[in-house]
Amino acid sequence: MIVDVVFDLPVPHPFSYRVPSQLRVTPGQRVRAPLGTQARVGLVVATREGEEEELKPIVGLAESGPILSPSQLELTRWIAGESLSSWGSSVSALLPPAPRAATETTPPPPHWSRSSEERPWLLTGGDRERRLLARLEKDAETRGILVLAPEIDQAAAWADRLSAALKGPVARLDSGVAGRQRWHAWMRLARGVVRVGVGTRSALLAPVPAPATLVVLDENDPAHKPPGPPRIHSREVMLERAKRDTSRLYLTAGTPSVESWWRSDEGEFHRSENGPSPWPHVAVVDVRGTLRTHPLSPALRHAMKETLSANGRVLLLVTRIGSAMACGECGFVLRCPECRIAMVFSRARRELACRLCRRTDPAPETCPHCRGRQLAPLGWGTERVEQAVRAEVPRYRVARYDAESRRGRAITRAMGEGSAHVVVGTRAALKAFHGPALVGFISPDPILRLPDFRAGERAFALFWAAAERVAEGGRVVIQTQHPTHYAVRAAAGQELASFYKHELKFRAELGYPPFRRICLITVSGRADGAAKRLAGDLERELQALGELTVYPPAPLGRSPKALRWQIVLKGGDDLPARLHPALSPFLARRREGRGIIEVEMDPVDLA
DNA sequence: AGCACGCCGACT
DNA sequence: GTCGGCGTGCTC
Repeated sequence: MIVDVVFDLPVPHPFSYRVPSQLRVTPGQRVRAPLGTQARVGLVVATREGEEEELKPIVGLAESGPILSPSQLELTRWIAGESLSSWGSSVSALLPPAPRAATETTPPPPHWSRSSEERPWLLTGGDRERRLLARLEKDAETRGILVLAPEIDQAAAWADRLSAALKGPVARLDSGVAGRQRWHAWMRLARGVVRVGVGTRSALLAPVPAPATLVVLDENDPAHKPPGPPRIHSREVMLERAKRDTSRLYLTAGTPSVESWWRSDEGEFHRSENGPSPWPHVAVVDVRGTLRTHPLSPALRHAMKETLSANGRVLLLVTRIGSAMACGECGFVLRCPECRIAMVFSRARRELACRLCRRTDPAPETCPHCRGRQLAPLGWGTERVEQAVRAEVPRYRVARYDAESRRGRAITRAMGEGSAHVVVGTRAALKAFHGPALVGFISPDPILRLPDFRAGERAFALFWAAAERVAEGGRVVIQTQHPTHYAVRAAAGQELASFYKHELKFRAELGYPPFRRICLITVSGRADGAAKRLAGDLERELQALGELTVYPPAPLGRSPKALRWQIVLKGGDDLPARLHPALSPFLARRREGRGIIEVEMDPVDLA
C-alpha cells in the first residue's frame, strides 16, 4: 500500500510512502515518515495501491488510529484551498501535538451524522452572553458543544463558566494548557467522555460529534485571525463546519463584523438582538482647533473630577498610531481621491502615499478643505497623558497600562483591587479593567484615520465596547475631531443598525468586503530589485487572469528599493480558486533563486 | 521549513 | 593550504 502524507511544510504537494505490510494505516491518521534527513510526523491524506518499489517506507504510526474523520480531513483540504496555504501546515496548526510514542490509543473519530440544516445565529446586544448560556444549557442535554474564544484568557474564563453552568467537565483545547493535556482533552471528546470543549483556533476541528452546537465568541475580534496558519478566520471555518455537518452555530458580538451583519441582513444568519440595554451617557467633545497643548479637554477634566470625587474609577484610553494626516482646525483627513482611505504621511519625504493604489502626493501646507495651517499627524502617548492627569488630580493614584508597563501583573492587580483611581492605557486596558465609572477617549482619531477600510469598524467596536463596559450610571467621553462621523454618532446614540447602514454603503461603493474579497500578496527578496522584479512578474500574471482588480506592487517600508513589496487584489467569492493556478508556479519554484511569496486571503488588516 | 551541498574570504 | 560564510535547491 502507498500513502500520501502532508507535512508542516510550505510545500504544495503530499509525499508518497510505502506502508510495511504489518502496519494498517487509514486516511486521517498521523504517521512518522522519513523526510530529508529526519523522521517527521505527517498526516495521511490518501491511501492507494501502486508501484511502491522506489518509495521509502513510513517508519511508524504516531497514533494507533485516525485522528481525523474523512469529513474532517476534507474540511482541512477546504481550509488549505481557501487560505491558499499548504494542506500540511494548515492541518498541523489544527491538531494537538502528536504524543512522543505511539503507545497510546486513539479512539475512532466520532461518527458524523446529519440533521436538518439550520441557519447560524448572530447574537448581539445586551445580555448576549447570558442568552447564549441559556441556549447552551438547553443544547447540552442533547448535543456536544464546542466554544471558540478569540484568546487564551477568554477561553480559560469560559471553561470555568461553562463547567459551572453546565455542571459537567469541560475539555480545554487551547495552548493555555500543555500539549499533552490538549491531546488527552481531544481524545476525551472523541470518546464522548466529555461533551463540552473550549479553546481558541487550535480547537476548530475538535471532535465534538455532529450535530453539535458550535460557538464563536466575539466573532468580530481580529484575534480570530492572527498571523500564521491556518490563514483563515475562525468564523469562516466554523460556518463551513456547521454547514457540512448540520451543526448549530452561534456567533456573538457587541458589534458584529460588517460581513456578519450583512449576512444577517441577507437572511443568511438569524439575528438575535435584545431591545436597548442600559446605555451610559456618551459625550462627544469636538476638539477641532483646540487641544494642541493639552490632552484633556475641559469637559473631560470636569467629568474626571466629578467621577473621582464620587469614588468612581476612571479609564483614559489613548491610541498611538500616527501615520495619517489631518487638519487640526476642521478635522479634514487627507485621503486618496481614488480609494478614499487615509493616506500615509511620511515626515521624512513630506509626502502622502496611498497604500492601495500607490499614488503619492506632496504633503500640502494648508488644509485643502478649510485652508487652515494646522495639518499634522496627531497623537498622545500614555506617558504624556499620565503626566497631565497627575498634574490635574495630584491627590489620586494614577497607573499606566500599556505594552511597556504590562510586564508583570502588578498593574492588573492594581486595577483589580481598585488601588488606582485613574488608569491611562491603550485599548487592551479596556479588557483588563472592569467597571470603570468613566471612560475617556483622549484621541481616538488615529483609529478613524487608519489607512485601512476597516478603520470605521474598528473605531466603532472600541467605542461600543467602552460604553458596554462602563458601570451602571457611568459615562463615556469621546474627544474627537470627527464629532459627526457615523461611527462616533452611532456609538453615542446606541444605534447599532445605523452604523452598518453607513458602513455597508461605503463598502459597496468602493468594492470592499463583504462585496468583494481582498487578497494581500507580499513578495520578499534579498537582493536589490529582486523583490520588485518578481512582484512585477506576478502582477502581469495576475492581470492576465482578468476579472480581478490588481493594484500595482507597492514597496513595504519607505524605500523604493525595499526588499518587500506588496500587491493588493480584489475579486469575487471565488478569488482563492481563481488565484490558485496563477500563483502555484510562483509558490513552487523560488523564481531566479530569490524571492519568497506570502499570500494572505481576506486580511483583517491591511498593515 | 530544515538541512545538505557548493563555491569564495581570513585563519592555524 | 583548510574552516566556514550563506546562497540554492530538495525533501516521497
